Amino acid sequence: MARRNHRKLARSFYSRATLEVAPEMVGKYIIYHSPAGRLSARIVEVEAYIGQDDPACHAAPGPTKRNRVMYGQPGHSYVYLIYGMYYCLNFVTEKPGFPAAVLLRAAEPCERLEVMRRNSPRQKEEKILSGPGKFCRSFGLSGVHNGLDLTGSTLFLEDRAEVAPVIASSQRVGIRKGTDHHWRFYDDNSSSVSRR
DNA sequence: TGAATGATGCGCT
DNA sequence: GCGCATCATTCAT
Repeated sequence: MARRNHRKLARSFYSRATLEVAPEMVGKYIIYHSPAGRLSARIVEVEAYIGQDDPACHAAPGPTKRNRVMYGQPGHSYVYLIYGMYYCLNFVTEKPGFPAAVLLRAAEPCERLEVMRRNSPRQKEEKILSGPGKFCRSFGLSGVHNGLDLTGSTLFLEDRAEVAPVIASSQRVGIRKGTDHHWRFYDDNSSSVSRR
């Protein structure tokens, strides 16, 4: 059972401007009720992808089969395959019809580290969720988790009413276009951030 | 410690 | 065909 100060984030959290939501996600907890048990982690790094005018956003070409959940209700998961072998997990933001999302890039493991280790045997604890592909592999997330409602009980975020971390920002990682925006947000005190 | 590179599948032009 | 919101390995300093 969740403790009283562990509050699941409601749809109203996601249904806002992405540049408000993204930095607030750092320091929140992600919970996944997997077939192997309840996994959780503290988010330390995210990136915002905002609308058709953001050239790095998957919605830049307009609506397609792949990006369609970004156009739907906020508070859903957007999971896609990248480089033929890694999955990336995003959280859909803004109002329905406006395509935007926050990419989860890194986290610190909390519950069920042994399950994560089974999925990523060579990783040290502080690096096992350090990178968007590594996070999904260690958590056991893949394309079947695309479009999940984050107000449900399988996959969701929690506010644990801790002291908010100091947030740093930078250019987004691994993109060719849209590098003028500093839409990556991370906890500067965490050793689980993917890049310095 | 850092740069280069191969693995690998799919959406889009 | 091309180009990825990546990662692990290899080889160089």
